[in-house]
Amino acid sequence: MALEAAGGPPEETLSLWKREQARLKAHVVDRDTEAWQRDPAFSGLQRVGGVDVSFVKGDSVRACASLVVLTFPELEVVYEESRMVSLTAPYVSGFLAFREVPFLLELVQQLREKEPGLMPQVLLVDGNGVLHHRGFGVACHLGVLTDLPCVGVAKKLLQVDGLENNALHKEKIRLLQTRGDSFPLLGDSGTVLGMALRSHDRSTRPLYISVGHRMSLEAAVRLTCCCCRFRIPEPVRQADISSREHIRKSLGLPGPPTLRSPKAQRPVACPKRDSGESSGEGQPPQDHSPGPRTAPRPGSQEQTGKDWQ
DNA sequence: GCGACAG
DNA sequence: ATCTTGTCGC
Repeated sequence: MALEAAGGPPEETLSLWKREQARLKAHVVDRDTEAWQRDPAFSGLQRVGGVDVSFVKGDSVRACASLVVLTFPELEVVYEESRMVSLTAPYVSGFLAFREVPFLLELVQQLREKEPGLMPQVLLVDGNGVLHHRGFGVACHLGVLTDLPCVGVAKKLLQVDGLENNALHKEKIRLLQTRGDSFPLLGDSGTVLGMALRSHDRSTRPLYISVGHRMSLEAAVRLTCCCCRFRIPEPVRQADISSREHIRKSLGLPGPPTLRSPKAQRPVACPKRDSGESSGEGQPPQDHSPGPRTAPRPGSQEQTGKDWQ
């Protein structure tokens, strides 16, 4: 009995959640509050954090929450914490935070206690910020509760406020030619909710960046781009890898022996300035260097031209 | 009834 | 979110 899984949470719960979102939304700061955010090279920024929650396959309760901290601009992992958790809230579009934030918050607080010196100056969050049904996505939620600058990094367009992944939208995506190209996501309400960003030269599918907390959209987009060795920004990608690996181990699965040492790779060159929009800007060919980098393992998540998922 | 649906 | 190897392209 009592399997509310079929119909999701009762209206009463959703109503409470909406009220909570509205209450916290008043605390969101959607502009730059730190000096480094306005610096063309982000000088002053030394640590970028990433969070993610991975799930156990056949289980709707067990999951693993991870927080990682990377140096900037090197993007080397200097902190990693993963924790198995028992999910309480179900996933409901528009209420992702109530499912994941409690655990992410715990991870941040644990870091604050045990390694305050490693506290990230900004968090990249898997999901949306103000690009949300009620303007308060998971990145805003975590940002307000931790009071850390946060950026929403979504892999799919959340179709709200008139935004649609239609032919016109796809056409705009097609015009994003190189890393750093982007276009604004203007909602019917007349507000720019976020930006579609081509984060990597070899990835067609854009990222949907939106303000989480204490950072302007412009800085958020610029920073995200500076964190991308692949399509998914390293902080989020590393958090994802960590949480999945943690799950494997906790399940006693036959994980790959110890095949992990990507060698420090050079940080991605940040698009200088003028990452305004469109493409076609004078971007001289830069592919002359024979990148001796470790072969980008195809099994990752980038360059997999599956646009239908 | 049909479509949409961050993670 | 999760299931998954190979495979096509630069």
